[in-house]
Amino acid sequence: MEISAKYNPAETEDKWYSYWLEHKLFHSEPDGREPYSIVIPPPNVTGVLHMGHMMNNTLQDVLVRRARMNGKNACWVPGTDHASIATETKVVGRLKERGIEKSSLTREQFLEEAWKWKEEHGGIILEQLKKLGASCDWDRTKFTMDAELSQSVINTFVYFYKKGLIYRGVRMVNWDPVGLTAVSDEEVIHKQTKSNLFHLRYFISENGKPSDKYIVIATTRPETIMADAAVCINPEDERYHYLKGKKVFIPLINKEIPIIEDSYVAMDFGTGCLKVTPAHDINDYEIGLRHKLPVTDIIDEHGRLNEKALILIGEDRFVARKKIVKMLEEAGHLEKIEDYTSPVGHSERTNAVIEPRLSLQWFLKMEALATDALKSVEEGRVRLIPDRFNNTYRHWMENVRDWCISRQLWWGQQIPAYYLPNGEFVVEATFEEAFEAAKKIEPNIKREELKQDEDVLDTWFSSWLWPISVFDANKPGRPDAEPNRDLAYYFPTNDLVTAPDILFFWVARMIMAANEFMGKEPFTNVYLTGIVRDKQGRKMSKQLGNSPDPLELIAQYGADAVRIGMLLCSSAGNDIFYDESQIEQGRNFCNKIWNAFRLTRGWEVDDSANPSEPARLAVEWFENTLAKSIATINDHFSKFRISDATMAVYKLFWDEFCAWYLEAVKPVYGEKIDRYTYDKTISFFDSLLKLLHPFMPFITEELWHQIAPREAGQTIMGEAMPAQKPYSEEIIAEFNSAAEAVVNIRNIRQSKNLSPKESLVLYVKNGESVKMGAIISKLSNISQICSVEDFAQQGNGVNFMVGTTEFFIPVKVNADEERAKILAEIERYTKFLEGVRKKLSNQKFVSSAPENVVALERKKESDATEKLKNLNELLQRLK
RNA sequence: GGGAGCAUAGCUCAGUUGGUUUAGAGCAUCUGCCUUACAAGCAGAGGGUCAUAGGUUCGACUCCUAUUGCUCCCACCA
Repeated sequence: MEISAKYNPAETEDKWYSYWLEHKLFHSEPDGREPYSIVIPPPNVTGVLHMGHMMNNTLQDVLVRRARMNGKNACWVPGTDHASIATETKVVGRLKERGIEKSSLTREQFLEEAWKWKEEHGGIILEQLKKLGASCDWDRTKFTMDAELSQSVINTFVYFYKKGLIYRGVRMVNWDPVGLTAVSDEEVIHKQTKSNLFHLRYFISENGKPSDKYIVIATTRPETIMADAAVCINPEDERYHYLKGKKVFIPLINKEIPIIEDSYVAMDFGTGCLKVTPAHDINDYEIGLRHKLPVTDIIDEHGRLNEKALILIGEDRFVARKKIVKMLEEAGHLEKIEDYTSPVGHSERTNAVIEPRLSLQWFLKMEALATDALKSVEEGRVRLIPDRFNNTYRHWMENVRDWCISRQLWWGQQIPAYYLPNGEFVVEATFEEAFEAAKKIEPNIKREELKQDEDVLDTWFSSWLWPISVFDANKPGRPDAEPNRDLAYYFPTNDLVTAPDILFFWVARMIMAANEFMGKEPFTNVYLTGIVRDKQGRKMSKQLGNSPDPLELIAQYGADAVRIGMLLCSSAGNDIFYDESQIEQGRNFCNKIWNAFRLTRGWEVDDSANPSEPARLAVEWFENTLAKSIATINDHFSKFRISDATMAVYKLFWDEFCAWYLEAVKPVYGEKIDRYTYDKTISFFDSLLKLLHPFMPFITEELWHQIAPREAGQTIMGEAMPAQKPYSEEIIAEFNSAAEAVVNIRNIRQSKNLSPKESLVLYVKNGESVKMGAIISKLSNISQICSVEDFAQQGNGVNFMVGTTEFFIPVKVNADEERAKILAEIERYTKFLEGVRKKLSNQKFVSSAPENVVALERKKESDATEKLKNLNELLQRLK
């Protein structure tokens, strides 16, 4: 049967994925084997696969498949994250398209819509992962808002509250006026933004009335002047000593405010006078606390001025800014406007400019948790790869602030705090328990009088439990509970593969939660991948439209090709510059494997024939080189050098196996292959497919089934990875010398226009042994290798050396050209020898360098001397 | 403003406690080949003052200092 010269992934991928699922090959249950577990970084439930996911999940799949073949009970737990703010924003948007405002719905109605959206779109991303070949245990798929996982979040909240680590307080938070929620410090992105520095005149009060004297303050936010509580100067600032104890008037609204002194004010910035607006700036808020200033909040949740602003009521903050500048100018309060660029906080999710806003929020005290989590890394129980992230990690852990865990959203776990009519509250896991607790405070309370907090918890407050809750949702919040069978077996997980930008959001917090509830770290190795960027170095993003659709790539090139393409260019922690040519390379590699198979498949076996000499030698060599490569690959994996491991397998297959081995054992056209060589070749192919399988699961499964008969239900996944074996460096070196001779001969053929079909005689100096001559003969079409006393008798020809062995091919040459070449060689070696001799004549070098280094230099000296001698003889002959 | 990291071939990167003949790989490039597994291929070749300047050392791509350029993280100078 004719097989296509091109590998067609579409024909195999779905077939094998179904096969794996059908035979439940990804499913894991605790047993007597050593466990190997990974929890997936749960993607946003309504998200779609992007290149970063491809990278990330390919790496995880490589690790999991390899562990499985290494005899571990491998379990990769998939799942999705409810991503409260992102999902809620999407749902709100979808409702808006249908003309429905969120505010017109009750909480229950909204959640119903959200769940509908989740059912429709949730899990698309998991289906996409299947296309990639991800060997997740789908029976264990979890969602951070599954009932039992939500319960574990609530239990955790109650636990920390009762432990005194969760508190409620008025704080200046980062308010997202579009998402209408507080966001954590980590969710604020500071961008350099062009704005203006407005210099405003505040008239000084005399007897309670504005005088004609004024001071100038500089501000970027003139729309907040109505909320000013004071003007502040540095007590050291002699320019303003005359202002001490005086008062000034806020322009436009003519409100009298005091001048206060605080060393926070920089004398050399702006005018040295700072307007203090406690409600709308975090620093001003702190100054306000120190000086007991009143707080006037003039901006509402949408970022509009409220009635307390007295003017421009209802205007958006940015519109108000333009208008008030005009009003100030008209009223003679505007001194000047300067261009100014400063960092402005933007919401990571909605990109709205963050408004510092005072509000009542829930916080988790972080200090103790962070101290322990820092130890986990510093004492080596968690290893970050690459380890340079240790510094970043430490910095964050040492400067951690309390975590604002409440969000003014509906999509998420509702905070289990229940308010009594008198304003007191109780925190309990269920309404019933809360009601009982409330009765102890207010014995006559009615059920309907007890109101649950409206807010939900930050998404990370559920995802930090992930490595525990996916196995046993009862455990978080209950450090004393017995872990169930799964948790006891799979926890702690082994490796975590994630992006460095969530090292703090997620990784650090998972360590904290696990330390608290499990008494140990949730994983041993954290492999931090790079961020996938386009060729111009831009982050892949939907907005830029520079992210290719991974599914289209898979359709076009095949999943194996995409995986290889990603792996080849991924070194840990370094950004990945995506280029489609990498995937083409992956596709070409699939094709190469496919064609190697086609070759072996076409062979007819002769059971009575003996192996040819080159075949025998090639088998012997490949056995050794395979063993050596396995050792190299294992070493790369132990250091998480996944791209190096990929490259090692790639070269082993393409260069060693195809370019050298198969060429050496290939029978002459029309002839059969002997049984021994054939069986060996198939067994090598089998080993190679196993080594390749973690990287390219589909083509390897397909070919593994084709190279030998298999029984139903059999899979390459269930096979043991080829084991590391001792190997002979000597045999490898001998083959390499033969290969070097082959390259030289091919080179001579090309430069002298000799057809590869024309066989040649190869001469070697008497007394020099040629190892693996049969390989040389076969691969460079040499009819005979002759030992001779002197090449001069053979007439014209070209010399070459492998090591110090001299070879000669008789061929017509241009004597001048040859001489020039030889002279160049002589010059090169002479210089080299000079350098070596200089080194060796240096007493200090000889006495202080280690013995082997000196010995090496002496060997260099003698080898180069020998080469020069040969070259000079050759030159003589040409004269 | 503080911190971290990077700088090696046209591109993407290795270079594992300073010594392994003349610094490696993949891709790309160039040359010759449609050689019955594969042109998505085969066979060859070229290409680097290891960012710059000093220093330590018998010896530096590797260690130190400074400079330049880039990246990321953190941060309250209005």
